[in-house]
Amino acid sequence: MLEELLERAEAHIPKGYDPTLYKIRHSVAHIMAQAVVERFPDAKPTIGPPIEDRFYYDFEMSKPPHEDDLAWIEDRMREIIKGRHRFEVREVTHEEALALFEDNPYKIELIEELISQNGATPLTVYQHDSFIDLCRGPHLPHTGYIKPNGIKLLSIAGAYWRGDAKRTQLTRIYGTAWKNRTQLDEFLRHIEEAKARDHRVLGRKLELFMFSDKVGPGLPMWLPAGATLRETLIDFLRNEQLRRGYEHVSAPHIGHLDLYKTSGHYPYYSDSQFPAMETHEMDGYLLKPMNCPHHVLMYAHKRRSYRDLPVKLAEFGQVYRYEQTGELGGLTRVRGFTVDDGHIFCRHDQVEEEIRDCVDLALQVLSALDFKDFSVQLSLRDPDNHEKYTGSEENWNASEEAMRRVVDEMNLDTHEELGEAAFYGPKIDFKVRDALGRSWQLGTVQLDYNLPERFDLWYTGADDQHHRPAMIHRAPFGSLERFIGVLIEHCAGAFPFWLAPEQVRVMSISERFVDYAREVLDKLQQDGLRATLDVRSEKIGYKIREAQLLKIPYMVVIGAREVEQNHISVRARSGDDLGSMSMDSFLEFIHKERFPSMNGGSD
RNA sequence: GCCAACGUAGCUCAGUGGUAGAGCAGCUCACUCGUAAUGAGCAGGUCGCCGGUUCAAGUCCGGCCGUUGGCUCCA
Repeated sequence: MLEELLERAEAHIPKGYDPTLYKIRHSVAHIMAQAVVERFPDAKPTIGPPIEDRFYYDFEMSKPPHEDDLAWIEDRMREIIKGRHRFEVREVTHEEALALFEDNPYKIELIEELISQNGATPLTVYQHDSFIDLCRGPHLPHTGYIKPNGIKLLSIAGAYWRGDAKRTQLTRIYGTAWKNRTQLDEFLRHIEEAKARDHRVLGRKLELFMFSDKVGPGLPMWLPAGATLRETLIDFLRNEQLRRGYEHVSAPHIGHLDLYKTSGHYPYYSDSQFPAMETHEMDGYLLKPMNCPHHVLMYAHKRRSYRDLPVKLAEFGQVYRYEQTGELGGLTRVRGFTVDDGHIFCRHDQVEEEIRDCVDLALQVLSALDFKDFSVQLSLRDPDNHEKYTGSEENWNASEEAMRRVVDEMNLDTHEELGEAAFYGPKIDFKVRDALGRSWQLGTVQLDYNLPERFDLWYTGADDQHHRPAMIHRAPFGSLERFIGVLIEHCAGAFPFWLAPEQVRVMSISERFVDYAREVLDKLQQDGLRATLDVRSEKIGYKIREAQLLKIPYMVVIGAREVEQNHISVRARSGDDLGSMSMDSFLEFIHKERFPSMNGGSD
């Protein structure tokens, strides 16, 4: 019977999670709860699961713990661990459970929910030392399995009960626990290293972008180096889109409120919009939160024949969304950003092929920037809540099927996520992790039967009748800002040569070689390279160090030998001295790096 | 928006009631140098903003602004 209980508990460990670590963290969470309750007798424990690399426990408490409280709790946890207390599991009846936790409304709520879900199945409680908790397990046999120096409390945060902002805000304490001290130190070192590749830190060091209170939170300004990065990425994608039959358009940054009423975006999105501008006209104008309605109007500005389709309109369009203050962060969540937006208007029989092309483009973008570790999410409707979505059942089923077929055919390792679809249609989302392991949605492909309906779009078919086109929204980068933020962390600021804001820096060893250095710079620039000159009267080691910190791909050193042989000396940012060579051999050497690799996607 | 921490020179940070500090960056001068930091000197701050306590506030209290982490990988 005990065996069976333990076996059942083991089944709750998520796949891919080291079972020992899971049990350690789960057990340490209980131990922490015990220490917290000892320190704050009024604290009511709610839930405390292991999560990736760490664990947390949420409490209702009148006063959040202070830093010295955390230190006390951590010390007390080590004491408890040393007590080698057994984790005793036992089954309890519903009545027993309700009685055990009668003074804890959160546990009562959980118990009642479990009863209504699982009916007669008995609940389990785990007890160690003085602490007993409603818990499905699993846990370690006793606290002696935990290394006291393998645990650490990390931070305090507010968290809403059941994630619902309308309910009580609880105090969440995060901690981590590992099999031993070495593993813990490694984890902590990993966090420190991640900070060094944080795009906000690198953005400052490499002078890519800045923020200013005078402009406003979440409104990045691109400095010269960052702007170059942006423009280069835009050129890359624009060329690729031209190859794929897109036409580029451009729309204003504001639009009349009526536009967004027709599109259905207003007022449903009013929370995340900058307030409408007051004008002497009736309803005023809205800072555009998305480009779709503009592109829809451009599609509709003339009669379209079935022969014209697909019509593919693309724009690097600046949009503004009023994200909650607490959500803002660096470039990954901002209030003004550029969507590499594109809208495809096509016949229903073209939908699948067009989706495939969009996915192919998104994959090509990821591949050109060497993103290998991304996940593909197929975002579908919430099956229990179809009212949240617009459009016919028929269209939805067809859309979801079409998308599923595309990812299957393209052999993408995809996970389906219910309830994550847009209100107008299913999506294929590409997600990449940042330096801290947080996952961000970058590229997206979305199918939409709603906007064509709302704007009454049509084309003339072969039968001379009006037909409704389908619409695909897609953005391979997602937003330039977020993409660049994640990209900076991905390559730790060492951008591939074709993308590097500064590709080559020419530096003279002394003032005697300045003229020749200028000549070299001129040739590089004539060849279209982004090159600069450093002829300050500093030692060459100092100049190299600076260029190295800026992660400039190639450094060209000019001294007596080079002038004499009409050569240049080249050093790569990897630290490799590539030796002396002629200008032509250098240009030939870097030729293959000058353009993004085109072997992405399914070509 | 909510919880917590933080906000001092361009950057990284020290300074817990008694006349604002360091390193790096910057500027000036000297050095003319061979692959990750030459030396000396100078300059640089309404201590985020507003108010309060005090003989005295960067430091204590309150409000605001901003930044960072977190806000269902569900017993």
